[in-house]
Amino acid sequence: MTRASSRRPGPPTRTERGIPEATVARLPVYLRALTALSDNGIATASSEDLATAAGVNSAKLRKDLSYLGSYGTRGVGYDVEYLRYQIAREIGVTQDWAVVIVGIGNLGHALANYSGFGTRGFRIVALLDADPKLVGERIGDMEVRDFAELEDIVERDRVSIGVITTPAGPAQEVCDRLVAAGVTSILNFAPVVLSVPDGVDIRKVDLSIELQILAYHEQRKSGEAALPQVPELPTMNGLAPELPSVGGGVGA
Amino acid sequence: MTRASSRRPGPPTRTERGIPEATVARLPVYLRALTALSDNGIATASSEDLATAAGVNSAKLRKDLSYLGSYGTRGVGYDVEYLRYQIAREIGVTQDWAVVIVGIGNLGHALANYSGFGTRGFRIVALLDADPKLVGERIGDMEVRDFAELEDIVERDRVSIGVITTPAGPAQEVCDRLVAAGVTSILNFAPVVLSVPDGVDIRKVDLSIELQILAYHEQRKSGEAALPQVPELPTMNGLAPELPSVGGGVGA
DNA sequence: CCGATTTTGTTCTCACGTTCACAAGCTCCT
DNA sequence: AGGAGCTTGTGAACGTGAGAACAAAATCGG
Repeated sequence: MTRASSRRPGPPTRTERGIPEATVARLPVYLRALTALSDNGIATASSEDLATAAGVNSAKLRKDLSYLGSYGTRGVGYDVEYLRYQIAREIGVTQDWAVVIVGIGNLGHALANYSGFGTRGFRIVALLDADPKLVGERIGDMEVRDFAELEDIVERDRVSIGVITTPAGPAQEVCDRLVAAGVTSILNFAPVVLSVPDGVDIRKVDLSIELQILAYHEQRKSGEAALPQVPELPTMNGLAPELPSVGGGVGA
Repeated sequence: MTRASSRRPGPPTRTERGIPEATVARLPVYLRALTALSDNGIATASSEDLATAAGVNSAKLRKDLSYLGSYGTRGVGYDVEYLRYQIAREIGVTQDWAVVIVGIGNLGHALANYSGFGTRGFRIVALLDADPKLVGERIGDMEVRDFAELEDIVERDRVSIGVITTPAGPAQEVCDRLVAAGVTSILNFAPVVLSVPDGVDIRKVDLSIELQILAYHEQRKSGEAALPQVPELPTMNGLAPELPSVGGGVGA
């Protein structure tokens, strides 16, 4: 997304180990589908089977896999275990990534407890919060530590991924501290746009945005012709005699 | 995403009230940026200002806004309140949407407490869980109710949006019940691909997928030339002498 | 009133992503 | 061995999205 890219504009040089971003975003889905098939004792699957399990169409799946190499067998399909390992390796979840979670409110709590998080490949090494009242609390087998310890922890445990679950207010500051400490990938749950220097990847998960996108489509469905018909305010300046107050969701 | 679309393939008919999906996904971001500007007492903003606040470039922002109509003033910029209202109306958050949350585990708890959820426009009308041990528990000013009451609640409160925060296992069944009850938009936090009939929109939020995408880029950065170099397993069948076990994250 | 300045709305071009369609390649049966 | 039947991998067509660039419209100063 916010990949700091130095993409060569010129020729159709596609060979440079470049997997399209859209494909990267689907690889984890394929990985999960393969794991499910494997758990069901299925050893071989066609692109059609896999595509169904992953919720995409088979042409797209085949093209996606073709970026990784030629791991299938024509006339047969894909060996589930083999492909699973290749995708896992490509994504990088064959090694362990150390993760810190900053901001142990409701959401931070939930993530700390979330076992599915412990999908092998990721290891939560610290839960941090600046609030002294929270520091020391035990969650599962971990203890909340002071945010001030961030730098030590990042260095000692080679942390490369940070998860921000603070309110919107402190999020940018937390982000800056993470980056300064050496974290180069950030997953942000706070409802703000964070700015980071080149070389740092950032992804955002935003509940209220997702809901609003659903609302948009929902409105289309129910309304269709019955849209509340533009209350077309005549002039632009000095408008708003009782504009319904509508928050954008910045509130922490 | 999984929009059941009856898009006319033929001519360049663009006028049919069709806002590109990519634009729809950004409107909530603009809405939030406008709200922030408004809270800071800023009455007018140029596309440049807005773009900065929203984390996009100004050309894209202007093009996005142009799909809604001509709400700016050349040489001046946009009236913050006016534009905010227009976007809110377009998205549909000027009206109230009733929401149910199904699955009151860690994440469900967190969402139930999440005040930023109460971004005007969305109203949680029920917290549901099938576990009798949870039913009756109070969370904030709400009480967890039995999943069996779903149909009644959906009908009585005109619920159109459902949030699934169950483990992967029961998610599809919960989804089917929601759809059968009349819910036409679903936000899914369970790590599975849900299938829904045409006409139902579904969006997915998946922590472990986001982490894996970050891991992929992270691997590129640190490794670059030092990639663990393909352990190219010689044949395909009968491979796997000790393949590192790598979960895809289906585990509930 | 006119020209300079600002900023929008839009057009054009290019890059990216998706889907189709089919040749290449593998297995199995006769 | 040879042909029938599948299924992959990919080339080509199509559609969507992004960004540069500019004409059109508004304000402001003289």
